[in-house]
Amino acid sequence: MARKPTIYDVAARAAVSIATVSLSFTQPHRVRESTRKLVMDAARELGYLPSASARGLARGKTGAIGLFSYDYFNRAGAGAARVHGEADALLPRDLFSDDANDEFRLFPLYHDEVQRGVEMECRRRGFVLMVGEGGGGRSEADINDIAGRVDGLAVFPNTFPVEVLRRIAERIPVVELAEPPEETGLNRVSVENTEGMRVLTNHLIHHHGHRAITFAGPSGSPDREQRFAGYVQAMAGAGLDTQTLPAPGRDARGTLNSGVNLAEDADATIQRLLSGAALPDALVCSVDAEALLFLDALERAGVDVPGRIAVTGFDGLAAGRVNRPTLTTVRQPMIALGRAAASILIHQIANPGSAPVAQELPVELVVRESCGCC
Amino acid sequence: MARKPTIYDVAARAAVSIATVSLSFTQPHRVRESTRKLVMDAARELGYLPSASARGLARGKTGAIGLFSYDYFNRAGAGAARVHGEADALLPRDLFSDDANDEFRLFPLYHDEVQRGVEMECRRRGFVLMVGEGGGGRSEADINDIAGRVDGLAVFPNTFPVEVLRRIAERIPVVELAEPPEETGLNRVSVENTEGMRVLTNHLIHHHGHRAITFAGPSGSPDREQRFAGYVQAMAGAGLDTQTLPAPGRDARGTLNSGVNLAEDADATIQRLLSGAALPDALVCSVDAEALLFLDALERAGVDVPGRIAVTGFDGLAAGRVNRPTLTTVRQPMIALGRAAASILIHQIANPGSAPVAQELPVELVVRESCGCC
DNA sequence: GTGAAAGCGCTAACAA
DNA sequence: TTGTTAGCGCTTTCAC
Repeated sequence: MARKPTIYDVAARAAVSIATVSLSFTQPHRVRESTRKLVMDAARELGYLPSASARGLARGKTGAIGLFSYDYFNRAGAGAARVHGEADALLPRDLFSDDANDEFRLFPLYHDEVQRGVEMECRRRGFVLMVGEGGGGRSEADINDIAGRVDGLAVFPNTFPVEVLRRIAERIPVVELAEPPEETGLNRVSVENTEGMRVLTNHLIHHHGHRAITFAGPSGSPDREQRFAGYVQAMAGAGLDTQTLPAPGRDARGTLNSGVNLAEDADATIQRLLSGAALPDALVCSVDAEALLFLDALERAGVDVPGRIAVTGFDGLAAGRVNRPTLTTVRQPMIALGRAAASILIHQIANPGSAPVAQELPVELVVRESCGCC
Repeated sequence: MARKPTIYDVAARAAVSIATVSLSFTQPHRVRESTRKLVMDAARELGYLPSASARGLARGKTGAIGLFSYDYFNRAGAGAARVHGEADALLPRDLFSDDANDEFRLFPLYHDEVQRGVEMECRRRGFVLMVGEGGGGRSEADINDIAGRVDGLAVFPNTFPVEVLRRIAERIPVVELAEPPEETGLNRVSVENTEGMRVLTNHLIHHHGHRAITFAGPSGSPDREQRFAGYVQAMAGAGLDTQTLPAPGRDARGTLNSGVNLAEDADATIQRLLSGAALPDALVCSVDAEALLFLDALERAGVDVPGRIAVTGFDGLAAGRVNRPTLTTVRQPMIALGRAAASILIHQIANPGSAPVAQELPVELVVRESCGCC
């Protein structure tokens, strides 16, 4: 690995100026065919790669977009110790510990899908993607580090306070993912959470005739609260009482309770439910991953789904399709969400100063086994 | 969004030199408490973020690591048209088309897990991650673009020919993921594919007494071929004949057949199997995702698993755990794989010129329902 | 403990 | 069509 060849080395070897080398790469048509070939050959022989840093400095933009998400590993309490553990060794006994918490691994799926959408759009538009995670104990420097490297930044909820984002938004466009489309001065993309949950709840009420419908996980994020609102609307519309349950791993206020075993917590909740007066007709969960946990817990408890109780989710994770029973849910266009975010950023990068955008994408009711259909 | 404040603006506001500003950020202890506070306040008031480009240029490194994967979307034929479609509109009717191919969505899980491992390690060691995808029709410029932005590059298989990677490796450390640990001059991390599949096959032979065991998806990637080798070894050891089947969406030579519906293809394969003389005792698949597809196809065909035929996978995807029947598989430490790759890169970035590393991680047999255990 | 000044590798006027 | 040259914003000696 010798010294990295620079534009000067290429220029020297091709016996042209550095400007010509630069042009050959950035605007090939502006340089004569023969000299361009000369340059390209020299570059190839030298193994020249343009330095993105130098390019970025000179151009004033990096050509990269950032995607910042919260640190689900730390937050869920899994692997947190190891993350700050010793530096180098990868001990054999550690190998599977990250993989072990299977229930937990269902959660990142949402992020992955959204990220894929961002990736798709970036690629289509000639940007690269830089990913980072933080929040939950990390300092502002983490997000600033990423912010300093990109031309635009997309941020998942629950990462940093809006003031921090707003400060960044003074320099580069920022879009918040999955936040309600309110006027905060920041770009936002979200999905029709309220509407979706209303439709789902109405399906349970009117198609299945359920009356006692309990909602799990009403708080902890804007998504959850919007969905809860949709549930409340539907119940109110039918003159029914609402009932809530905390989500696995969270307390009644929605705060994540790091360190608890999600499956055990779901078991405990189900036991509490079973020891009550009567099982509700349906359990409406604010996210698929939690619905899947409850489904498992119900199976362990010997409760038939949807026979004795219906269970529904929200998200449309692939896992809900392979689960038995298959999960009735509301599918949100996760990839489209990511693409929309990237698209907004790229637009604003090209048109600085344009007004903040708030986009809300539609959702889709997916009726499967767990509600009693099919 | 005014002009981005630079180090000069901060220096001016704090009435110090730019050197002091720089020091305050990079080596706070080297500057007097009071002046540092002065600087930090000025920076905060101005909303100053150091430019990564300038920093990278001055330091000669970017502090970023790249992860390059192939374009699974294009390859699988899903969404390919849209990727090159019109630029801006995100039409309503398009919203769910990316999400629609659910079977397909099981595949990326492997990537996501590995990426998570890379992320974890990067974060722990103070690097950021840049992701890119390419291969399959993309030009060398794509990977070079990423390579020019990072200090080290991890690459998934089937992306670019080894010559391309080797050229990049002359400038920055490169590690190939999931390639056999042969001597190619490049760093490599992989898992014990052969060993793992041998153990799994032996479990079917000796624990379950199966004799007619068919292997699905023997070729198409080094991983597959190593796993097939393990199967062959176990069968030979027991004096049994081998039998193969193409994987869904692939031809007999393992080449991906873009555009075919994976579920339909699995159905067709199962029908062919059913119309044969006798169903094999077991179907050993080279990856979980395909085992899940076959499981679905078998259910649609009314064939009981594991009653009439056992099915196994390889990878340890979360999806295999929620599937019914749950999937017997070999779990590979995907997160550890990613971490190991990042770890190697970071080590070589700090110690340029160190000899290439070939690391092979152990796997773990996971016995569940689909083989007849439990 | 702080400042002055020389680059880092590239782009983009502007000249030629 | 090609070359000259001035930055881009930061780090890093080397003086002070």
